[in-house]
Amino acid sequence: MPASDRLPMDPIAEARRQWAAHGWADAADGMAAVTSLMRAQQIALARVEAILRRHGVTFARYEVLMLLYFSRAGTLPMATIGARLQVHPTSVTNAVDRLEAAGLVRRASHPTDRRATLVELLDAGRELAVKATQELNAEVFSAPGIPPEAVTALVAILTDLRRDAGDF
Amino acid sequence: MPASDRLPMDPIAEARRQWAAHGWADAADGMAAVTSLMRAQQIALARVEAILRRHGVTFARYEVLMLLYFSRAGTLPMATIGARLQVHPTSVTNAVDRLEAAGLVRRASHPTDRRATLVELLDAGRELAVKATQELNAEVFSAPGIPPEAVTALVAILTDLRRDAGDF
DNA sequence: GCATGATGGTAGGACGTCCAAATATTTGAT
DNA sequence: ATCAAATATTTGGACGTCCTACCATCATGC
Repeated sequence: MPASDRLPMDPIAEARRQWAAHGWADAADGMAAVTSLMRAQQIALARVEAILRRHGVTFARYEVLMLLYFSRAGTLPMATIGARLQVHPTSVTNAVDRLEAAGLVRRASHPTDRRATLVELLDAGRELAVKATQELNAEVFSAPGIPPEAVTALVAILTDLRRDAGDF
Repeated sequence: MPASDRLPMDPIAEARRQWAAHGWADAADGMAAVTSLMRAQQIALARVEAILRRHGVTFARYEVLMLLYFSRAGTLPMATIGARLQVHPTSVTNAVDRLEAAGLVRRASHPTDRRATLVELLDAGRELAVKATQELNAEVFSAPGIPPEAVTALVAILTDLRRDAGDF
């Protein structure tokens, strides 16, 4: 991270050049896009988690808390959480296990479907959600490090990509 | 992935709406950008790994192979690999362990620096790199699922982001 | 020279993600 | 009414990532 171990060249631009040099020019942009996406996600996640670490949660768990926070009753079935966050059911189980151990949510039985498990946001979880969001907003989301019009363009492009992939 | 479990609404657009409704409008775009980045990376990685799985490697290991493939001597020190791929040294150790176990690379001692370890691309690794790249190019990189101008714009934005984060 | 600090690599552990498989319950079709 | 298929969740395992800590070796300054 420190400026000291900055690379002299953009490694992805370098890979793009190699792709073209090996006769794969028509795939070079796509390769650069996918690789950039990987690295950008890593950077964004690191920034977010640096702040969430103060509160003892990860981004995955924070997302669960916010989903519950926005829900009318502060309660959602496991399956709904997985669908909205677009993650595997086992990832939800994992996150809820840890949130429950931290006293931020609790599991409850579903009133009508005995297969389902409800996750309920507890007061401590609600407080953490608000506080963490204020910090994330101030330190990351309001100042993402790229110009506002680039943020808008980025979201638009990625929304197309997600729609195309069948997310919604 | 199947169209059947498509959500009726874009969950990130929904979160954005909630952000605005809770008085966090100035951070809503940044939140949407970060969240989109997470999901887009997941989608892109899944596509790539679906193809690489045929060859028994992951994207992380494929990246190591390609770096060696592009190197003049087919050999690079561990530290150089970590720097170019922008990952932690332990991630390189992990990847090289598995590539070595699969007979795709081998570790060799550095001629002048006895602390360093060289990673050498073996013939099997070189063949896998070429074959996997041809498939990736044909099935993913040449057809990323978004228009060419969007790919260019995406790479430009993420390059700024990476530069701003101190990558190069 | 020689000590101090920097650099290169690995071990062990935490975490999130996915997959395959298992169990429980509900739905639907005959 | 019954039985097969679909749905909801969990368990166990693989993998990549990071972090902290540790050891070996190199480089620098005095």
